[in-house]
Amino acid sequence: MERHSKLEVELFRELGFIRKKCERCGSYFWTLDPDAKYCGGQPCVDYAFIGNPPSTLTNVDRRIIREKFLKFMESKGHTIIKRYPVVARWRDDVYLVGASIYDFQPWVTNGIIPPPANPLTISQPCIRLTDVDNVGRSGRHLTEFEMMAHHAFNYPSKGIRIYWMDRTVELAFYFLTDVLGIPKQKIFFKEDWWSGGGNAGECFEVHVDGLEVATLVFMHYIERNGKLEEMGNQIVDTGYGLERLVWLCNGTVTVYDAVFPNFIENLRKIAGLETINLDLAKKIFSIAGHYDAKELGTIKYYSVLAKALDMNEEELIRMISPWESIYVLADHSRSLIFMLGDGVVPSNVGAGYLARLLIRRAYRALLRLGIDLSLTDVIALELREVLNDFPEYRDISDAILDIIQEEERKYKQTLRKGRALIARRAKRLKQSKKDSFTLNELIEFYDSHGLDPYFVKEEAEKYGIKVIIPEDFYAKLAERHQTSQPKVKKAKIPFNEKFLQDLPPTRLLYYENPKLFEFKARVLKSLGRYLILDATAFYPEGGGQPSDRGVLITGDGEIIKVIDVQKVGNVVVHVLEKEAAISSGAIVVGKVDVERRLALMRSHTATHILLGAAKRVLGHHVWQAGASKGVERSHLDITHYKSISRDELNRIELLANKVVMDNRAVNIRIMPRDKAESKYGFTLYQGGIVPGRDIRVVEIEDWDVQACGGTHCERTGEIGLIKIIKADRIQDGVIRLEFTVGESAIRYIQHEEAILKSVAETLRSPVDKVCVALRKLKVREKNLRSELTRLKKLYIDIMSKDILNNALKIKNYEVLVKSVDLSRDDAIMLAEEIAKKDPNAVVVFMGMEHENAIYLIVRLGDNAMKTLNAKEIASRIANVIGGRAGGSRFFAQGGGIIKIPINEIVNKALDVVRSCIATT
RNA sequence: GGGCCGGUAGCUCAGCCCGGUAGAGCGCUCGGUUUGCACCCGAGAGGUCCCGGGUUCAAAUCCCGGCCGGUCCA
Repeated sequence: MERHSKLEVELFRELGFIRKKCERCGSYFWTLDPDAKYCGGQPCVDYAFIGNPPSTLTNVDRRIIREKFLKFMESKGHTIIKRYPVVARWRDDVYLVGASIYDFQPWVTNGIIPPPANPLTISQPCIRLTDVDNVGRSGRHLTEFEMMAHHAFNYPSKGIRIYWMDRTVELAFYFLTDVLGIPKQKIFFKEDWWSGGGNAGECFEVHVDGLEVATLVFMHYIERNGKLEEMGNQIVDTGYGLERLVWLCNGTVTVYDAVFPNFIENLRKIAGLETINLDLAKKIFSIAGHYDAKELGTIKYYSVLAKALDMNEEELIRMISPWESIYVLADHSRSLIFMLGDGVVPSNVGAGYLARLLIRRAYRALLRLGIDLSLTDVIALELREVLNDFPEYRDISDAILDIIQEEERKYKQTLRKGRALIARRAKRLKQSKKDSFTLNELIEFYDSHGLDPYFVKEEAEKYGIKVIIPEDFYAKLAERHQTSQPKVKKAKIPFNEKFLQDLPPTRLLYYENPKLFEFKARVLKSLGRYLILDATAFYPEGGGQPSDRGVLITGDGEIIKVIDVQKVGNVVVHVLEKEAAISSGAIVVGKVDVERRLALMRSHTATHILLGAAKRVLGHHVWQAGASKGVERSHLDITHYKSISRDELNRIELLANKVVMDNRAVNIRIMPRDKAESKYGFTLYQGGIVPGRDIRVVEIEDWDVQACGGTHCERTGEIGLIKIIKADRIQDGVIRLEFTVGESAIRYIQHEEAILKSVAETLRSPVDKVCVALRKLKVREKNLRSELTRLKKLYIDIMSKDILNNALKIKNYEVLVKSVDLSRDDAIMLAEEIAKKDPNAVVVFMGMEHENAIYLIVRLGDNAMKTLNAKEIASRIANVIGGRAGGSRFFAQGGGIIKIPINEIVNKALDVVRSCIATT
């Protein structure tokens, strides 16, 4: 591996760049400055541009720099490409786009599909949460940024060579000098090595005045088992930090001041803050930039910073904390607008959780700032700015704000509950004479209740409870989380690759004619229950649509059932009911189960229609989050941020059925991926990733367009009927619509109707009056119950008097030992009443618990309990009958398995009572 | 996808560890006090202890399974 071989390009020779070794970090770098000692990047050198920007352009914003960059690259032969969403729906390895190259991974970078243009240039909004703790503190970290790039994809094996290192460095250099007017002496190229996502290559980091403004990566290796292999393709992967360039040109203290000037000024005024003291701010951030708040932890971060600045820590916090909050709000607001705008719905799982995390961080920043605005208001402020450059978010603006409002409400609820919980726990602590929460409790508060330790500390102190937050709190927390192992997906067909080797792709007759249900085909290979044909009309499982079933008829007329069909690569494998030795080359006839397939086609087309209806009723934030089509029942999971109302559900159902009634055409076309994407946008990818150069586009006329490999009806009318059965919230932010179509839908409705009719008959009420009848019945039942209770009390009153009259007087005690024909609960009530009436009562009741068990109750009156012990009496009786008992001094109960007649037990119980009384 | 926490009166929750008569505060109804309201005093109504199974003489409580909600992490 030749990692640090010298990287020299034409431009360096032409202009006389010198290669030097940094005296601090030891990296090699190229510069025009003969006196340069250091590589030109932090931490080896300090920022030199703050208050003194090197560019001839000043007062620039994102739009100006973005346009200048794209126009410059266009003038140098690049095609400008529209940005991709920040949600990486075309990939299953990441949630969010973290770099411009993500747009082209994996199919363009590995050469399977051509890039949309070559070379191309783009400004791609990216989200990275890795440094979220440093946002607002370091002065340079952002969670959302635009990566401007020019990419060239060289595929030497196909004879495609665009440009490589020489041209790349030249483009970077002349953009910085000719377009931004940066003096050439200030530009440093540091040699480095880049690797990620299984690829690697040499790179240049481009530094100006201490700030890294671009990285030029030359990707041409594949990392496999720790070794580097040439991948054949050579990909120029550049990244220019738009925000960094805006910062550089403006020379403000932080990047935030450069890119969010209006937002920051607005919030500053609302918070009533003085404008920041520039000299001090410069000092603070030039030092803060060196520290990593994430690694230090918040507490230590401030004390280290205060020491370095020679300032009082509290004063420092008081001064910079509001600014931190404003910066965090600026950054997080923008991130959230992009995430929500591109279809993330907050959730407890997946990308949605990342959005919730940001919302909660932003809300806490807002609380610290202590201004009278809701988070929704704050996001609305930033949204105004974003809309100038990204007008495509106009349609979804209301949904974004609505989502934020809903999340804000939820978080407030969490905090409100948290406060109450902390108060209760604090009181309990005080009762047990303790005065601080343990680490375990802090972890529980955070992990189980979403309360960060600083919040707990603040709340607990109101009750005089101390909270000590360990510096490594989050590390300790991480220790407790077990690392979970991702499940490995099992292949449905346990084939080794050899079996399928050298087989040509199966001809897919179901695409050529979706209503071809009988066909002839030649057997290519047969192994046990697995059979491969040269062509098939059997649809293999895929895209949430189960496989077809049916039969194969051999030349001998043998009929073999097909129980499953799977696609492995480009080959369709039929799974037969039993092993069948069919020789290669034989001709068989395949018959697809028509009813089943038609039902699945209806379900599949209905899924697309429902999604379109849900979007129209609920809003543009709705995406498909999964789907499964069945013969009887199907479901469609959609993203939505609150529970769905009955009315909304009805509207979706009605709208969907109107589309069915319209009998719209379902058009299916194979299109080049890039053409389809630019025509229909990324809403194509509802069902997730669809690999390949060409994609199959299923369009329901003026309603819905998706990339989809399933079989569909030719017209929507074939569906007949779509009936939504229920809507379940399967996780936060995802709602599952269960539905049934066609014949099954009719049967479902008939079934429901039958149930209703039978209920009506049972109630002896007309169908439309069942609710009234039922309500009446419930009222009557309730009245009867209270009547029963009243009568019971009356009965107990009478019984108690009667029983007391027959009491056995021993010493001062009124002894009542009886077997009763009452339930345990009623016997207790009766005993209770007797004890109330006569303080000298000693009540012992026995009754049948169930078939062979008896219960036992001992209740003492107020006087009797002074000298006798109910628990003791009960225990001794229980002992006699071989059971156990427990309770208090005046009330005890127990029981056992019956072994002797109950009369004898009563006699023995009386003996026990006598002997207990004897000892008093 | 995994971990943790929770589900008891209309609401907020206690009781669960250690099985033995289901509780508190607020709200509600009635009565008293008051010019009236709030407060206050007294009385009362209100429960599928989430569901199912198991252990036990006995389960809100212990065990297993499920459903629902919350939360943290990938």
